[in-house]
Amino acid sequence: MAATIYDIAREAKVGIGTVSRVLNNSPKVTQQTRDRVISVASRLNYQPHAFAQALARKRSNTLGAIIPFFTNYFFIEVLKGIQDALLNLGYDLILHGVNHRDQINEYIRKNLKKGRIDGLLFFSMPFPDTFVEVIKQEEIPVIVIDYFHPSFDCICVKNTEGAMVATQHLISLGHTDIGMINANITSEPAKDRLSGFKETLSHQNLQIRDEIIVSSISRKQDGFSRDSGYTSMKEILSKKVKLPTAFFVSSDIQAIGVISALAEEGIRVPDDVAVVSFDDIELARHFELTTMRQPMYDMGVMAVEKLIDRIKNPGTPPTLTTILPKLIVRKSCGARKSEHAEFIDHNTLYSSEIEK
Amino acid sequence: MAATIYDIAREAKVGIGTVSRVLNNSPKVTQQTRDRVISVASRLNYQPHAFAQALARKRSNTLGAIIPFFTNYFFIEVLKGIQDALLNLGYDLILHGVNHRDQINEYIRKNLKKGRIDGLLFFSMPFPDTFVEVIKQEEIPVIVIDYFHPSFDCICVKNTEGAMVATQHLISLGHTDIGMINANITSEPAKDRLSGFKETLSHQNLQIRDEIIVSSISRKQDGFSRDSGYTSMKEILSKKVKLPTAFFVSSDIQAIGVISALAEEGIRVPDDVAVVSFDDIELARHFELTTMRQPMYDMGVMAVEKLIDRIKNPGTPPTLTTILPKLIVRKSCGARKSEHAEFIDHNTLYSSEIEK
DNA sequence: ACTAATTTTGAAAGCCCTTCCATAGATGTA
DNA sequence: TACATCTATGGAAGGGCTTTCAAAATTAGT
Repeated sequence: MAATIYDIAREAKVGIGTVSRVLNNSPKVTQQTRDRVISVASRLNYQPHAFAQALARKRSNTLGAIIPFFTNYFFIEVLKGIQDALLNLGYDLILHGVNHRDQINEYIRKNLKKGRIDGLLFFSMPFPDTFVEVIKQEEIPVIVIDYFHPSFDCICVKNTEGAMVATQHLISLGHTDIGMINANITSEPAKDRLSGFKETLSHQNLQIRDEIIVSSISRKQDGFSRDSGYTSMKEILSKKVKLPTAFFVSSDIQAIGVISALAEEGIRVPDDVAVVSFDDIELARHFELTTMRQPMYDMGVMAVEKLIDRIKNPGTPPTLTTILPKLIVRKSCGARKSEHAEFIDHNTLYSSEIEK
Repeated sequence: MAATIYDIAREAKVGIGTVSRVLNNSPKVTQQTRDRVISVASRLNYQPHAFAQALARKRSNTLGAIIPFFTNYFFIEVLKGIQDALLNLGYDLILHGVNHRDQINEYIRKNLKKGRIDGLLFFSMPFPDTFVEVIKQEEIPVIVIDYFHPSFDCICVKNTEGAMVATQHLISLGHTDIGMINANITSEPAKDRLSGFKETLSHQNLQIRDEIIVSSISRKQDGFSRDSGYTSMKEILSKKVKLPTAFFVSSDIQAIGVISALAEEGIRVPDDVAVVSFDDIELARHFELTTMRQPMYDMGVMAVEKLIDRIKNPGTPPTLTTILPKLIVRKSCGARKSEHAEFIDHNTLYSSEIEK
């Protein structure tokens, strides 16, 4: 039914090789022949058969992405960036949303063999070591985003440093008693944010009160959710311990839950408790959250660019791109009361920068 | 590098046909041969080449999805449903996120030819009539979700009826002066929700005040966004007209913007103004929004199931599955003050039902 | 005008599978 | 034992493309 190059060749009275060359913009075709082929092709409404091309070319113009789906808002933004970047490049994206960690292996295995996908984007999860060897053998380009792995190109957010900036910001506002609401500690970003938080406190000789530091413990989810924030805060409240004057929360969406739990006890943010969180999702603006912005959309774009780059230049040693999240000061930290949110770049440390 | 069936055949001392049969679970192979082939295959770490399979089988075990990406929250949920449904079926998903309407045609054209994808999920946008003929000729199964097209299987939310239920709910709470904040009127759901709203008012002999009915007018976006809700409400407030006692808002995310705009003028929800919206995204619970729930996740699952069904049974006439959204009563409508949200099924009309 | 160098062209080979068809082998029947 | 019937198996064909290679056509050179 669908037209093939053979149909075009017949109608245009040329060989299939010539048709192929025209369609692939090979220079060695006369303008005359080219025009004839093109006109026949468009008359027949020809579309190349992607799979046949992939088979013959040994590459598919398709990228794979393995993304944890359970962490909504962050990935949507990243995905947008990926999509936009891909659009201009003519690559397709096969999306593998991971709900349970067990699925990772299966997806990787699926994507493994050369020719199937030209490259893999791997997000926010520990890359299974079992596959590192095979990936290298098969020479499949991989970019790991939001996680570090020494064997691959990585795009990492400086979570520890981000947490430090956030905590330091609270301290500089005069807070000396600060708690933290964290996501699931099995997640690397959560781990790093916690350590950045603690380190800053000890560095400033402030007390670390474990009873006001709570990590999510859900097994199925990574804890970057409103419910997780809400529950964690409730847990602290139920302990009846002395509340700190400020909380560092490991994500905006959790902060929304935290604020909600506090509100139910009549505790206002920022009047009674200051809050600084992480991510800067769209809603953060609405909630006037002071937060550490991760350039999510840009990370998506960057990931694609890096992957394409890696596809074109295999063999060079893996690179690490780190992104320092940027402090966005709004009202939840109590630093400003004005209606409209603004950035305050206290100094260079606070500004986002990309290191190669 | 990667092992092929020829490698397996050689090592197992059988023909390629037999290898293929084993791998495809054809019954006509001795257990003995089967075991031998399987053991060699797993020793060589064999993975079938998806594209070669697709080429030979004339189907790809891949589905395409064309989704407007600009409308976040709704589609994330739907996507989750799709992913989960797909996982068990062994299909891959190629995702095409549409940012501008112009991209639709390109994506469809890409997906068009038989063999490339086994079926197409098309979301929430008018299906371009230019392609209807070709799709039929090529016999590509298509499911249209959240939009109606007579030529394809459709899964539609009863927007008009949903709006009626929402409006009726406000009326039954005693409101007689009701406004509406709508998304972009170029979107079909927005159109339908508006007409359901108006119809209910006239049916109840209530006044329709055009100055308190605002639709988003952004050209680039569909208006289902927080900003859109915020701006629309601001617009009404700036007109200095008499505010109604209640608003029907065409989506939760807009409602959040609406509430925000109202709050800036010291107008409280639901105390001063009642709000009922549409969707029931995750955040609706947090905001205590009374809303018309669309079973987004289920719609994703359903879409996949319907598509698979259509792939297996081509030729049968297109079906229409309609979903009546369900009223979820929380606090924003002023009907209840309690802490915890609950459903109230006033009567059967209010409950979600699926008609075939 | 005739040969050499160059460019353009046609068609075969190959990518990795599935499927069909013919053959070899096994089983059953008289 | 001989013959028909079935079943398991090997391998060719085919799917639609790219790419290579050799042949044909063109251009240049003398």
